[in-house]
Amino acid sequence: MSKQGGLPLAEQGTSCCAPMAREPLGEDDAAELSRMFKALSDPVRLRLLSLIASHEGGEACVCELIGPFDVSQPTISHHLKVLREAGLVDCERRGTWVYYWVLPATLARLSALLQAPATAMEVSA
Amino acid sequence: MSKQGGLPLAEQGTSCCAPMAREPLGEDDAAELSRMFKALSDPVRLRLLSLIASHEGGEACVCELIGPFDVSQPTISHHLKVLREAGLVDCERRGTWVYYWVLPATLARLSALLQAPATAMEVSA
DNA sequence: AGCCTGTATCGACAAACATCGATACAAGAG
DNA sequence: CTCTTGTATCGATGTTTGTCGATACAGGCT
Repeated sequence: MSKQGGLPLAEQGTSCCAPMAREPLGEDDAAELSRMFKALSDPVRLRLLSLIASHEGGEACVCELIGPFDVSQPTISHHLKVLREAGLVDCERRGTWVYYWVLPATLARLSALLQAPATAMEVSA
Repeated sequence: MSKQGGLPLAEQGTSCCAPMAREPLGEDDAAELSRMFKALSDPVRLRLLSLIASHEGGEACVCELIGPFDVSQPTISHHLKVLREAGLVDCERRGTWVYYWVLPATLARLSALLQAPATAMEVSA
C-alpha cells in the first residue's frame, strides 16, 4: 500500500489549480496532469472510481469491486494500482480485506482546471 | 472540419453531468467519458488545449500552436484532430488559416463530473 | 503447522498510440 | 496557371497499454 513509501505523483502537487483558460500550462504541469487524466482514460477505471466514490462510507472493499466487471481479478488490481499511483485513490489493508477511498483533493484539482471560460450557460446574468 | 459531418462524440452527450460521487457510472457513460479523458491524457494535447483556451479572443490559429512544441507539424495536426473528435474543441478555416476554439460545455461537463465529494476544504463553513 | 480466501505481482501478448517523413489538399499571390 | 505557404492525411515504426493465466504474498482459521 502507499503507506510505506513511494509517494504517489499527486501528493507533490505544486501549482496549477486555476482554470486552464487563464494561462497556458507549463511543460511540467502538463506532464503531471496528463498522468492523472490518463488514469481516468479507461472505462473500467472510471467506473471503479465512481463505484468507490459513491459507495456508502466513502470507501469500498476490493471484493465488492470485482463483481460488477467482466474482467479478471488481476486486471482490477492493476487498474486500482494505476488509480492509486495517479493520486486519485488511496487504500489500506484491514485484516483480510483491502479498502479503497477517493482522494478528493486530486479530483478537485482536476475539476478546477477544467472550469470552462465563462459562457452564456454558466453566467446567465 | 467538423462542419460537414461526422458529429463528434461529445455532441451527443445524453446524460451524466452530476458528480460521480453521487452514483456509479453506467457502462455507456463510462465509455464515452473515458474517450474524452483520453484526449486529455497527453501532455502535448493538454498544453494545446490550454493555449487555445487562454488565447485572446478565445481562439487560436494553428500556425500559433506549432512553435511552442518540439514535435512536428503533422503531430500537432493529429493532436488537434483528437481534441476535436473528443468534442473538446472545434475549428473553422478562414482563408489560408484554420482557427481552433474550446467548446466550454464539454469542459464544464467533465469538471462537474469530478466535483469531489464535500470535504473540509471546499465547505469550510 | 497446514489450509483457505482475498489481493497483488509477474511475464506474455495483441491492440492502441505518439511520432515521424513524405505527400496531398486548400487557398491566396504573382 | 503556377508557385508558395498553411494544414491535413497516409504509411511506417517503436513504445505504451489492457488483458490474461499462473503464481506469490497476507492474514485469519482449524
